[in-house]
Amino acid sequence: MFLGTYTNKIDDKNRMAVPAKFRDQLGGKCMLTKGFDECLYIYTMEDFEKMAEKIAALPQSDADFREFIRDFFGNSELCELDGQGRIKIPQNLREYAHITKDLVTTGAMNKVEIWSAETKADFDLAKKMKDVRFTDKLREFSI
Amino acid sequence: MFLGTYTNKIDDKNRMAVPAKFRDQLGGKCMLTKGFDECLYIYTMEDFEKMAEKIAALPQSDADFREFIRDFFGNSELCELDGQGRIKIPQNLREYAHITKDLVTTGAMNKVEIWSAETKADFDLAKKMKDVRFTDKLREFSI
DNA sequence: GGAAAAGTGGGGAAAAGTGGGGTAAAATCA
DNA sequence: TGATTTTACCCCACTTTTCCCCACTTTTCC
Repeated sequence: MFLGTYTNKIDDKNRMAVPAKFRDQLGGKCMLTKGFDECLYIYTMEDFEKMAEKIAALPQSDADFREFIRDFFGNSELCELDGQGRIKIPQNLREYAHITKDLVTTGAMNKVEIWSAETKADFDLAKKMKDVRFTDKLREFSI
Repeated sequence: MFLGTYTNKIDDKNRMAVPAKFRDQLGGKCMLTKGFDECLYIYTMEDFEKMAEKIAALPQSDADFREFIRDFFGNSELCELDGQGRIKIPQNLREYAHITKDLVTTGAMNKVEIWSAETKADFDLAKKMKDVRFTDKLREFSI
């Protein structure tokens, strides 16, 4: 289970250090994909394959699905962690997530989300505006 | 069952001593999460996992659920107690709960609440103002 | 009052994060 | 095809953070 929030930077060689807490679960490599909400997802190999199977099984007869499938696989990348536990983020994914320098990395159960710090800040601000709905939701699942 | 109220401090290394009365029930580690009302919750591993399972089952296709999942897991942390029975409180959670120095820790049945002393004092003051209405509410629940 | 437990503070080694050099591989272009 | 530039990747080095351990103070309880 991926948990917690971390801040980190991408360097001039487009490398990002995967938070140490996440590395053991990934085991030296991971799948980097385009996420919803203008962020990137890191999946374990195993979870990516599960996801990929589900997506590949969508009906090809539907144009929307065809586009989604194309988009998903076209923006997925197998990343191997280097000696320092870093991955390289390719250009197409950097552009999608508006990644330039400062990042926020956050665990979200079965995946890790990578955000541009600015994008995340904007997103959080927007969330604040509708917090009432959100806390209602939390109440449903609280023990 | 977690009971009682304790005062304690967070040190320069962002460590807080878990009240000794709570340690046995936690068994060396606990889950620290964002709570309601600008405080933090400590859950036992077991209770947290129950919640996590429910939340993880929510559909990712719903934007509100994605936000909720991100907020919940991104603001949860597995904390291991050190030799002195302390846990480290990460930055994101300290900020959320306005934690700087003085804390109030209070047992709340199946969870422990951690408050900034100032926030708790403000909250208690506010509660005083509406205490009459509050007991009216309780009446609905036969308390 | 005294011993044990709890709470608090801090030193120091180890780990994590970050930056950059150098070489090999790949891509580009004439 | 060969020369040049760009990119990738393996290291090394430095800084910052984390965490384990020890020590002292305060509180609790007999």
